[in-house]
Amino acid sequence: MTNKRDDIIAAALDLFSEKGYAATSTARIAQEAGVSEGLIFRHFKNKRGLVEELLQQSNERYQSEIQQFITAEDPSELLRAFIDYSVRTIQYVDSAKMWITSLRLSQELGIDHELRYAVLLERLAWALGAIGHGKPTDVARTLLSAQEGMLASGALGHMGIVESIAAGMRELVLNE
Amino acid sequence: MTNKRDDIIAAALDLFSEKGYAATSTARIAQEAGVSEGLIFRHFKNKRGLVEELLQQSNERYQSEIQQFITAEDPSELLRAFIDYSVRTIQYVDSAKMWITSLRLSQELGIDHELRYAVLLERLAWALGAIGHGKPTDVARTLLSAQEGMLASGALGHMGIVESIAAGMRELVLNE
DNA sequence: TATATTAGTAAGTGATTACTTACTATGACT
DNA sequence: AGTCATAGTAAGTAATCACTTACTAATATA
Repeated sequence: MTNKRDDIIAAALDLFSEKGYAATSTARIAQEAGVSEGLIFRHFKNKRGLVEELLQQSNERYQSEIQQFITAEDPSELLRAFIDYSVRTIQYVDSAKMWITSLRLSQELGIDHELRYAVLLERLAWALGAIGHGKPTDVARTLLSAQEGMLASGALGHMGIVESIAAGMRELVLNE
Repeated sequence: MTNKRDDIIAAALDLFSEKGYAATSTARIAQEAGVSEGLIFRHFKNKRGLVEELLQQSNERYQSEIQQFITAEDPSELLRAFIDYSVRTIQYVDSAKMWITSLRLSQELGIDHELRYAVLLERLAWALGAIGHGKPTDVARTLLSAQEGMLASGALGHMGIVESIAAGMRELVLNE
C-alpha cells in the first residue's frame, strides 16, 4: 500500500544526495521510484516543484527535531543537547541524508536557508550569555557555522571527524 | 595577448561558481571565454579534466596563501592570523570565488579535500595547545569546520555573518 | 449506476548535452 | 622554402534532458 507520491520523494532524496540536483534526471528518479516519468510532473508540476517540496518537508522535520532541546531551561543542558544532536543526527543514516541533502540543495539552487536558523540562534545566544560567555551572538554563529561545516565536508563518511568537531565544541563552550 | 587556455579556466571558474558543475555546459563556458567549444576538449580532454585542473590550481594557490601564517612562531599570532585570513579572503571577490567554488566543486564531484588541510590542522593544534587549550586537536577541527561552514552558507552575500563568525572564533579561542 | 476527478502510463517532443571529426591558421625549426 | 607540431574552428554526432500529449484505470461522489 505504498504511496507512489511518497516513493518519488524518497527516490529523489536518495539520488539528489548522491549526485546533486542538476546531475539527477527525472527519468532516473522515476526509475528508482518504480513509476512512470510523467507521474512526477503530474504530482509536482516540474522538477523544481519536486525539490521544493523535498526541502519543505526536510525543514519541517528539522524544526520539529530542534524543538526537543531549544526549550530547555538550563543553559548548559541546552548547549550540550545542541552539540549531541548534531552528532546523533549524522549517525542515523536517513536523518543525515535528509539534513546534508537539504543543505547541499539549498546551495545548489541558491536558496537562502538563513531563516531556518533564527530561533535556534536566539536560544543558543541566550544560553551562551547565561553561562558567562562574551559576545554570545557571535559565538552562537560560530557554533552553527561549525555544525554546518560538519555537514558540508562530506561528514557522513568520516564519523571520527564529526565526533572530533563535537568534542572541540564541548571543550570550547563548556570546558568539558 | 591573452592566453585562450587561461581564458577557458577563468570562464569555467566564473560559471561553476554561479551554477555549479553539472548545470554549466561546455558550450556556455566556450561562449563566456570567447573560444570555440572544441578548444576546451583539445586542451583538457573532457569536462572533468577542466574542472580537475581548476581544482588543482585552486589548491596550489590555497597552500601558498596559508604558508604566510602557519609558520608563525607565536601561537596567538598564528591563531589570530588564521581567523583574519578567513575573513580577508572572503572580502576579495576573486579569492572568495576560487575558495568557495573549490569547496563546492569538491562536494559536487565527491572529491575528498581532507588532505588539503593536514598541515594547517597540525599547526592550529600546536598553537591551541601552546596557549593552554584542552583537546587542541579537536578544537582545531572545530575551528576549521567553522571556517568551512562560513564558506558553505553562501557567505559571499552576507559579510555581516562572516565577521560575526570570526568574532565568535576570536572570543572562544583568544578571549578577545 | 452514471459522472467527474484523480492517479497512472507509453510514447512522444524539441532543445541541449558532452564530445568528435575534419578541417585551417600559426609559428618554430631545419 | 618545407615540414611538423600545436592552436584553433565550424559543423557535426548520438544520447540525454525536462516536459507534454493523449490516453486508460481507479476511486470517489451524486
